[in-house]
This record gives sequence, structure tokens and C-alpha cells, in this order.
Amino acid sequence: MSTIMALDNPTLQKAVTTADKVFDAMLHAIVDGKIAAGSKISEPELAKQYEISRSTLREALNRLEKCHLIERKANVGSRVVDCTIEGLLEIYVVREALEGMACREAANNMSDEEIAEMQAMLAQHANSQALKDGISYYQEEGDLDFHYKVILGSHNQQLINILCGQLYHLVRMYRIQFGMHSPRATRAFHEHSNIIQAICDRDGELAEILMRHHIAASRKNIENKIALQNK
Amino acid sequence: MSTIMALDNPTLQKAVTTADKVFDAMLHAIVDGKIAAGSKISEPELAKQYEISRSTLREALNRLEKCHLIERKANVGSRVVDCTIEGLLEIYVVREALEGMACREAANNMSDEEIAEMQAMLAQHANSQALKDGISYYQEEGDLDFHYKVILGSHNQQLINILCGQLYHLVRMYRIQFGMHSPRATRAFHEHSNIIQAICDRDGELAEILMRHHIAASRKNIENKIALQNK
DNA sequence: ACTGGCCTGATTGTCGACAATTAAACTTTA
DNA sequence: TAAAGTTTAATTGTCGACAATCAGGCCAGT
Repeated sequence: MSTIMALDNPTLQKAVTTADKVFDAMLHAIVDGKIAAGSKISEPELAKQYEISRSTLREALNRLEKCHLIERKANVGSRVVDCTIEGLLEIYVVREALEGMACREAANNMSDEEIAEMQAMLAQHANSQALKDGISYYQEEGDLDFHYKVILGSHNQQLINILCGQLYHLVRMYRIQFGMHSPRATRAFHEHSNIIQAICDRDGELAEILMRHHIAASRKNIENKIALQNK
Repeated sequence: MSTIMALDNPTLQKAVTTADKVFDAMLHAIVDGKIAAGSKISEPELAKQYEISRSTLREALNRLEKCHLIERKANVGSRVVDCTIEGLLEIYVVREALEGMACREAANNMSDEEIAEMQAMLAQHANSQALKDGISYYQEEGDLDFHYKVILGSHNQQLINILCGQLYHLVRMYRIQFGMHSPRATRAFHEHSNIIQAICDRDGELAEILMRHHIAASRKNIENKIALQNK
């Protein structure tokens, strides 16, 4: 059995109602691109596909809209958001601001147990990284794990809701659909390590700066790639 | 006729469907405290009150939930969020991060026309402030106007959605229900003036720092008041 | 008297049908 | 032929009724 758990948003509460289950299913389908980005959503069709009523489907659609995964226009219908370069860069800007602040707050508010837990996670990632001699695992799953932990560590419910409840679904969607597994793995790992150290030292100011640089570096990496593609 | 327009969120699109109208009505009712913070929402009762079906009401409730004005638990029901000191401080933290970044982006992305417009607005506020010899108007309406303009000036749709579409409803709710008309008016006015200058100079870094200080000062002002009350 | 389980009333979740609006196909006219 | 207007099919918004779930009161047992 692998130690790599299925990565899922830690704020996703277990589905109890059928609308919840359909929401979960559609969430994964959209993030994974099985429902194409930018495509129009037909309520009757999807209701038949999931074998539910239109009312129930609309309930699920409302939650997807809350995550900014679909957009609705009155009397016209719903579309899956489309993945554009501009949209991706906008998200990075928001992440830089919010996760930077989350990191500062985490340095102030995390319990010693939480910090220890995060250090243990990093150590485990280090092993996995060495063993698998690489890149892809850490970049895909470990990175998200780390960022989730910091966000939750802020103990700020507003920050947690916005980042985990909304923005990170989009982040995962972009990662998968743009196939983002950049060769920043070992560098990102060291950046994570330094951030944890700052949190451990309870140095909120430095922690924020490091996190902002960490995210800005990712953004610049994307920008460079794009510039190269359009050379 | 007054030059003071009814202040409303600039991202609120005109209500076309009846669910939209009910959403608008409930939005104002909750923000103004006519529907008490923390109170439970009875779907049958409200549906009768607004003379609509429960389905339509639930559609409106979903949008209120998107704005974080109500919270739903499966098979239990909806409650209006309650206004706590902790919640208020959490919002200030998020605002400091997001509006700081919005201000940086505004310095980079605003058109010259937009900047001129904002300067004109500030001049008008200066007049109103001098004429009315005070405090309350500027603090209540002008302050929000200014912050909206900066946020929109970022030209970042994610930032605009999160701040204008969600967070600022809560901000207004807290302002009204906590009766926040602090004596920071003239000081805040000068801070706004300096921020606009930085934007005009296209100095994003300084603009962000000034905005963060501006918001942090408001937060500390609240914290001091609270500390005094609990003396 | 107190705790535990059952039962009842009410609330929420889900369904299928109807009304209102939109987008497209077709016809008509300059 | 092209453009405008009209009709039609399909989609969305709204409604009322039914099924599932939860909260509180009642009763029984220790």
C-alpha cells in the first residue's frame, strides 16, 4: 500500500445528500477535464446522465459556481470556465497575496504540534523525492499538501474558505489541464524547507516574504515558458 | 438633488429573475440587520413572506451563501452568519492582503483616465468633507467608494470577484451592525490621498505598502476600542 | 427521579410538470 | 441575394407535492 494518499481538498466535507455526491463527481470531472473547459452545460442532459432531477442538478451547479468552476447567465445557461493564460496569472497574483498572509498568520497561530506535523510531512516528502529520484510526485501532490497545511495553519476561517474552498479547485484544474509539472521540484523543496523554518522561528514577516517569493517564482516560471512558446 | 449617490456594490448586476430580486432584498435586509445576525432562516416562512415558491427562495439562499452571508448545514437549515469580533479581525487580515495586492496591481494596470477619475472623486470627497465639517459621510460612503475604485483598478477579475462579490458585503454588514464610524476621517482622507499619489506615480510597491498600512491602521483602531471596552 | 428509546411534528431534500425566455430555423420582402 | 421579421423548438426559471431527515416531547424502564 502506498503512502501516497489520494490528495483531496482538506475542507471537502463528506457528501451526505445526493446533490453533494453529484457535486463531487462533477467537481472531479471538471478539474480532470472530462467535462471540457469552456463547454456549455446542458441541464436536461446532465440530469439524465446522473439519473437525478433537474432541481438536484441545479443544486450541484450552484456549488460549482461557488467554486468559480462554472459561470451562469440568467435565462441562458451555465458554462465551464475556460483556462486562459491571463486567468492563470491572475490566480497566481491572488495566491501570492493570500498565501503570503496565510503564512504570516501561520507563523503566529500554528500550534507546536501542527508545526511538528508539518516538519514530519516535509521529511517524508524528502524521502519520497529521493526514492523516486524525482520530480513528478513531489511537484504534484506534495506541493499541494504543503500549501494546504500552511493555509490551515493560519487558523483564519476566511482565508481557509477562500483558498481551500474556492481557489484551489481552480489551481488543480489549471495544473492538470495545462500539464504543469515543472522542473522546479528540488528548488521548490528547499523553498518549502525555508518557509517551515521561518514558521518554526515564529518569524511571520520573513515567512510571508518567503512564501510570496515562492509563489512569485512559480508565476515567473510560467511566464517564461509562455514567452518561449510564443518566441 | 444630492451628489451623494446611493452606495452600492459596483459588481451587482441588475436583477432580472425573481430569485435575483429576492436575493437583493434579502441581501440588504441582512446587511442592515433587519434579518438578525445569527438567526435561523425558515424556508417556508420566508417563501410566504416574499410570496414565492420555496425553490425560488432556495435559489436566492444559494447566492447569499456565495457571499458568505448565510451558512447551510445539510438536513438542518440555514443561519445568518453572526458578527463576532474574531470574524471582523479575520476580514481585516484578508483585506490587508488582497487590497494591498489590488493596489499594487492598480498602480500597474489602471488607465490614465481611471486615475484621473479617482483623483476627481477624492477632490469631491474633500469638498463634501469640508462642507459637512465632518466625519460621518466621508467615513461611510466615500471610504467604500475609494476602495471599490482601487479594487476595480487592479483589472484582476479574481480579485474583483472575491473582494466586491463576497467580502465587501460582509464588510458593510459589520460596519452597520457594529456602528463603525470612527474618528479617523481626516486621517483616512490623507492616507487615501497618498495612496492615489503612489498609483499616479506607478509605484506599485509603495502603493501596496500604503494600502496595507491604511487597512492595518483601521484594524488596530478596532482592536484598541475593543480592548478599552473590556478594560 | 433520571436516562434511554420511541413517536410525532416540522423542516429540508428531491421530484416531475408548467410557464417564461431565448436561440435558431424558416419565411417573406426589398 | 441579403436582411428583417416570424415561428418554432429547446432551454431555463418557477411552482406545488412527495419523500427523507431531524428536533423535541412523551413514555417506559431501571
